[in-house]
Formats: sequence, structure tokens, C-alpha cells
Amino acid sequence: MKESELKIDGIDKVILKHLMKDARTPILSIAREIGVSGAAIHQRLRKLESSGLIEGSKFHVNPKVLGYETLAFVGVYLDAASRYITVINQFKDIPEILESHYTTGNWSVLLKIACKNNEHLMTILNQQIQTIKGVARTETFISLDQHINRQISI
Amino acid sequence: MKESELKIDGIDKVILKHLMKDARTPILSIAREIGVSGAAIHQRLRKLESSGLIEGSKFHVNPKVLGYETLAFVGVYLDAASRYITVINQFKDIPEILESHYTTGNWSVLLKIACKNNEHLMTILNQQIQTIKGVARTETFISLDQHINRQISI
DNA sequence: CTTGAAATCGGTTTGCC
DNA sequence: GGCAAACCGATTTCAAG
Repeated sequence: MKESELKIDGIDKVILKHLMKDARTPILSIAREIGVSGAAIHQRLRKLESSGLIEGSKFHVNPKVLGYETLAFVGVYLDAASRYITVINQFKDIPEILESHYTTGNWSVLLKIACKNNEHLMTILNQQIQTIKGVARTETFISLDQHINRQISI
Repeated sequence: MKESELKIDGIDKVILKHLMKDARTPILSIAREIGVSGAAIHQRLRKLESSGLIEGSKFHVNPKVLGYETLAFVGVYLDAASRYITVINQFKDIPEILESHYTTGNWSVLLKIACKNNEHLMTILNQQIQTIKGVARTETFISLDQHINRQISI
């Protein structure tokens, strides 16, 4: 887990670049491209995993195909900061909430929410989020268009 | 790509649930759990891929291990909406920008940015984002704590 | 839409440099 | 650190029900 233990060289970067694009890229095809053995890649991957750099690999699903057309950010004002933990725990039970951040600035919490449409968003806001004890007020920003969606570059 | 072509049954859901948690889960271990052949899973996966539901699989890297400790959201006000495209293209050249959304509400654009620390964030704001022609003003919200980070549930 | 078998290919371990 | 070989298991294709 310690950052200090971590040294990533050019080979590690090539491995990560491939796997960050497609987690199912065969190790051996990366090995051939770099010109090392598959076993070497395998050992490096184990090292990168134990260092904590690699959090895991995930299949990504296109929400639009599931009918989730609306992406929104919601700023949440809380009555009192002390309610934070209990409010967050109730947010966890709302599956449409994809991210929850405790933020500096205007609001206490910033949420990222995926909904089927605007009515669905309204339902979640009015019947779920706003009814949680501690939530004072919300401000909603609908994402009309997402142009960038990527990970940190290595 | 058409949603109408898509029917996902219980077996598809089990497959997706596994692969959304770990994209390198062997197909055969899923097959054994469900009680169908590996070939059946394989064919279903091809169907799900061609339907557009599966966008791909990605290794996830822990930004903190790379020294990226600060996550921030930045609301951007533009001079004129007409500059939108050229501004976005310049945002693409800033690797610290992970997401860019054209939003309703206060700002024109909402950005999600990963930085090494607060000074790094300030540098990106002052020397990169603010110098782009068309950017009028920004508002920054630093994420002190992220409690939820997940995909849409299936 | 499924299966089972065949053939191919990738993953992992081990012994060694 | 790395390699090569060997082994095991996964993936893919295909004919057939």
C-alpha cells in the first residue's frame, strides 16, 4: 500500500496502459509486444497488485442501453454536518446514486446520479433524497453531454 | 446499439454482476456456478457486446498510489456558448481532467479533476483552465471524502 | 439457445540463470 | 529482476440437437 515502495518503469507502464484500456487483454500478447516472457509480466502484475496501485478490473456497462438516459449532479445542503454519516448511509441505499462526495464550498455533499429520464430524477429527488432527515435543500445540474470520461494517465 | 433488441435474463445478469466486479473472472467459473456450459456464456457475452451494453473492461488504478491525492469538481462559466467546442477540445489536452459535462444550471461546464495536491490544482486552474479563451470564471469544489463510487446496478 | 468435444491459446508455477 | 518449459485450465469454434 505504501507509495514509497512503488517504482513503475516503462514496462509496467505499457502493461498498465493496455490493461486500463481493456482488462481482458491477454498477458501474453502484451509480453510479445514488449519482448519479454509472459512469466515476467505475470510477476510484475503481482507486484503492482500488492502495491495497491491496481484496484481491480471492471466491466463497464453502457447505462443508456439499460434506459438510463439522464446523468445529473446534485448538490446537497445538510441541516448540520453532524448528520453526515447517517445521511450518507441512506444515500447508499439509493442505487441510482453513483458517486457521493463530501465537498468544500457551497454544499455539504455532491452526488452523481443516473436516472432513466427527468421524471425519474424528480422522483428520486423528491421522494428519496429530500425525505432523508438532515437534507435541507438540493441543487440539480443535468449533464446534457459528457465529452471526457477517462482515468488518470500513467 | 438499439435498446429494443435487448433482452437480458437472469443468466445474463449473473454474468454481468460477476464481470462488473472483476472483469477477469473466468467464464468457466461463472458457467459452473450457474450450471450451464462455458460455450453458452461465451455466446451470451458476444450478444451483450454487440448490443452495445458492454462498453469494455478496464483495469482501475488507484490515483492515490500515483500521488494524486486531490479530487475536485470545477464549474466553468463560458463567455459565450459558441466557444463550447473549442474550449472542450483544449480541456482534452489537460490529462488531469477526468470528466467534462455540459450542464444545465449555473455553469456551462462541470469538470472532475484529479491533482497531486492543492498547489497542483491551483496551477491547473490558473495556468491552464483560466487561460483558455472563452473561459470566464470558475468555481472549485474539493472532494474531501468519496463514500460512494459504483456503476449502475443491473 | 443449448451442448460437448476438439483444438488452440493463455495463465501460472517451478527451477534456473 | 529475468527466462523457458511444463502443466493446467480457459477460450473459441463447430457440428449437432
